[in-house]
Amino acid sequence: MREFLNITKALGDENRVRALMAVAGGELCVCQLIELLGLAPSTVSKHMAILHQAGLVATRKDGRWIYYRLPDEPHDPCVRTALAMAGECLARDGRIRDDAQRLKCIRRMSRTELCTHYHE
Amino acid sequence: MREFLNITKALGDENRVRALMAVAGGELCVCQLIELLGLAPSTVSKHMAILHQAGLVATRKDGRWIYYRLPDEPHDPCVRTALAMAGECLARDGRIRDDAQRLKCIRRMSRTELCTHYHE
DNA sequence: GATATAATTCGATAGTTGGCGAAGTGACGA
DNA sequence: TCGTCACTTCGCCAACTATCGAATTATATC
Repeated sequence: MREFLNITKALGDENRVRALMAVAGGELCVCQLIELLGLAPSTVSKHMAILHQAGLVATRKDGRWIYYRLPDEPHDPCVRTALAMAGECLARDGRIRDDAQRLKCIRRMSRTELCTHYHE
Repeated sequence: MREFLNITKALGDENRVRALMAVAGGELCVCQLIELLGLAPSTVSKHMAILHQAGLVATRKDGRWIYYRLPDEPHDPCVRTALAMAGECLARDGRIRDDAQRLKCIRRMSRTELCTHYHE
């Protein structure tokens, strides 16, 4: 039950859902998600922690960067089903498609463009 | 997106999840759900409205009673998937099983036992 | 080392949500 | 037709949540 609620609560926020669908297209570091969502770094970090807590994303650390991705093969059937549901229900969503489009640019952006400009 | 969030938010509360799984075992009127959950009538009513709004339950009115049940054949694939997920993830949950057990008694209870005793 | 940087944690705040009781609604029965 | 009853709506409050900025941590570079 706790596990199920962790998942449904995690999927109950639009920004978290956008972040989840974003990393479904390939791993992203936090600063790329910050750029996508237009939120403060601390906010994005917390959102990703909630998704991670629910088992919906996995992390990889590379130097200063932390990359988020979908879990490689979710042991938990509940997580698997939830990810399948999100994918199925949101693949055609306008906002998610827009995000996917913008991500093409964001993935091409340099570090200085991404991680520094929000300090200004 | 809105539709998806309605569903995930509806599934993000333990009492709503219990109510949903309860009606999955056959239609129930509000006073039976009040007995099961031990909440105020107004609270249960609001929970059921949220589930209904999300398309996760259907209603039937019979005189003074309103019965909630799973939707007969959910047009929305997102609702279908969500219900499947809830069923799959919670079928073995301790709390849900306890509720199912208690429901056997509650279904046998008379109207006077059910609908009036919480006024005392 | 000292400095800069990617990310997280902490603290505060506005907005949302779950809960209750009281009042309202609609249907049944005396 | 009047009261009763099942349920909902309304108004309120406590608890939670999303958000931000500041402080902290950890890593890389000079």
